[in-house]
Amino acid sequence: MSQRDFVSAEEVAQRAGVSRSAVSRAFTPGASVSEATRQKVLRAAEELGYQVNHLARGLMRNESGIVCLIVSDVATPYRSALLRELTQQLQIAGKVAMLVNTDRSDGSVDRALQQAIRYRADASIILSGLPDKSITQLCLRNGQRLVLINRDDDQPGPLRINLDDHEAAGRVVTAFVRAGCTRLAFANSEAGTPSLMAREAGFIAAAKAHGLDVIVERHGWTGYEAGKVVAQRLLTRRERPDAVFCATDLLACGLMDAARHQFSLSIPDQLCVIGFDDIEQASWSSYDLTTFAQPVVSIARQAVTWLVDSPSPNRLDGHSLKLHAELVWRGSVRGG
Amino acid sequence: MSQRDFVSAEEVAQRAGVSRSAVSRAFTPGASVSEATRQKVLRAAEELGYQVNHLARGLMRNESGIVCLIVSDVATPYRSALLRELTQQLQIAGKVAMLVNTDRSDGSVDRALQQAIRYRADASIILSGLPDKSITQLCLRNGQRLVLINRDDDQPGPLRINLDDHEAAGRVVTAFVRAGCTRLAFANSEAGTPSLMAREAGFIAAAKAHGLDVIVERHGWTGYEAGKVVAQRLLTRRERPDAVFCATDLLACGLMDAARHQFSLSIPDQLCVIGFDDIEQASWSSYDLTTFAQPVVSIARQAVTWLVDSPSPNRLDGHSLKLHAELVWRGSVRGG
DNA sequence: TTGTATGCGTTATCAG
DNA sequence: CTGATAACGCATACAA
Repeated sequence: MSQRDFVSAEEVAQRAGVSRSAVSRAFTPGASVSEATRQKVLRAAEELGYQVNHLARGLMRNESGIVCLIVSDVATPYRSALLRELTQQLQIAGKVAMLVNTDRSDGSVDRALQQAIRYRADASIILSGLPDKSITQLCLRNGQRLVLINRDDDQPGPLRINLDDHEAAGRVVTAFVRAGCTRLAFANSEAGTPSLMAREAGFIAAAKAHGLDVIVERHGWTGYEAGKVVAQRLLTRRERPDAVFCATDLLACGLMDAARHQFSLSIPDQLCVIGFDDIEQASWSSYDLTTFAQPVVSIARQAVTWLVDSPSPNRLDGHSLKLHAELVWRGSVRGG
Repeated sequence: MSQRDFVSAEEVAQRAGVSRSAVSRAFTPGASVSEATRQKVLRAAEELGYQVNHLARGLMRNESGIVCLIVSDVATPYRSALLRELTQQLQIAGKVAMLVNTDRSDGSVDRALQQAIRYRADASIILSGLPDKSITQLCLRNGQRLVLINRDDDQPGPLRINLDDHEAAGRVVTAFVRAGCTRLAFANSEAGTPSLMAREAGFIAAAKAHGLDVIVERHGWTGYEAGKVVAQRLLTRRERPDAVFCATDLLACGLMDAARHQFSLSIPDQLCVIGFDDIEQASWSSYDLTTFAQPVVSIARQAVTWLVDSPSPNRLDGHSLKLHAELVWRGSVRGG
């Protein structure tokens, strides 16, 4: 171990010729310090390279300033975009983000939340998976705020931010019908998360209202490769679909690539495609994909402001938020 | 503020019928506790939902377990892939990642490092920007380890992990020449980071050795759009290049899309392209891009093991590491 | 092996 | 407005 010799408030106090409480006050916004001593302290701190020890401060204040971000598949376009927005907003709000990676293994999210508790995180934002009810209660009981994004859980306490997946899927049918499509398909993964399944259910329901059937194919874990596999299955059918709604842009990219390069299909002439997420690649001219935009900035803002404003001192009941997914028209559907 | 009422070691001790130090020891690997009391403590802790307070532990041990990741453009494919790998490895090593977003503004990295100091991070890993020398010294002086990835700085102290950019660029020329290309071009951004410039310099030098000139175009900040702009400039020249080395895969994607969809060029028949990073999209069949793989896993492993193994108790001189970037052959160059 | 006492760097409380 | 003092929750040196 190295010479851990961080400079403490004590040393700053000595150099500035004041008491250590004066130093503390100088770094506490809204504390009662005369401007004169404040300046003395600040200068001494500057010279010594003093930085307030947030570990100790958190211990005292019962407020660490840490917000834990629990997420799997960080390297995925949509996830990383949301991550960027969240960290950004948190920083602006004076919080700091702690990133915990989860995998699909059992209890992975629970372990992440334990880590959050150990560091006395003021809040945890869960982007993937779903925690066990008991540990959720543990967090809540300890005054740790919880935000579930696109998790569609119904336990009370956490703030739950969701999209209007079901309704959005309905608008896809309208678009496809207007484009003259009649053989509809839905491309999904086997992840089976609530939002994914809501898109599927909404699509099927709306199609049925139009008197149309939907071919559903599911494969893998919502990635590009899965899209290729699904395309393989869908496009080799005797009754080849002329419109595919993909649960995810990543799936759509894989499907489009397979459709074009393996099946020599022209999009949107022979096949219309709509995705979901509006990842950056959706706007690349190789895809030019019509898709739903995840409102990442407003998701992040809602989450962060709720965390910071700590509105309910006694009863910390989060509410459920349903955000709107806007359809971004591009070239993968006829007659936009 | 809510009822912050985390359960403490004291309560666990009472319930288990032991002293509070026994509790502490039960949670300290390698402490001298009888298996009997350890079990008693663990059970009591389980029942109460006790989690060690890492804020307090960090205060005592002078070791927070926090590693600060300083990065801009988190949502970028290469960055997010590296981020995923780093967080993963850190977790395995028993550390936790603190994510600080930087922008291109002045002093952004310095502020991030201050945050790292405030939370007494055991180490900071810098993926973007370059800190001021004074603050670097401050970190080092405080025993905070520093890792610079692809920053190519020469100040002693931090561990510096770099790629063999210059040599790699040389191999590009070989590949292009073998493909029968004669009009070489280099697509770069205006970011001007050392690794980007090394690729440019290495390419030009190797080309000159073959008696070939290089057309260089730079624009924007290393993204897809910048690639499109550069393509515009490059492909409207009277002497149109027949081979382009792009400093980044993102640039390459933009350039390829422009080449194909705006200039109707066939790749690799009329234009050979090589990129750098091997982002996921490079393998998508719309691009099928020959490129250099960033050894993200070994970068992460090198960084993390160095941080954890704390090899030099007194003199914490990091060394410089030069990793190899392997060329991944795909279809964007003739005669792979 | 166990318990007791002390200190880590802060902030909050209370006199002055 | 300022300084002394008591927590915060934990780990460790020391004594038993």
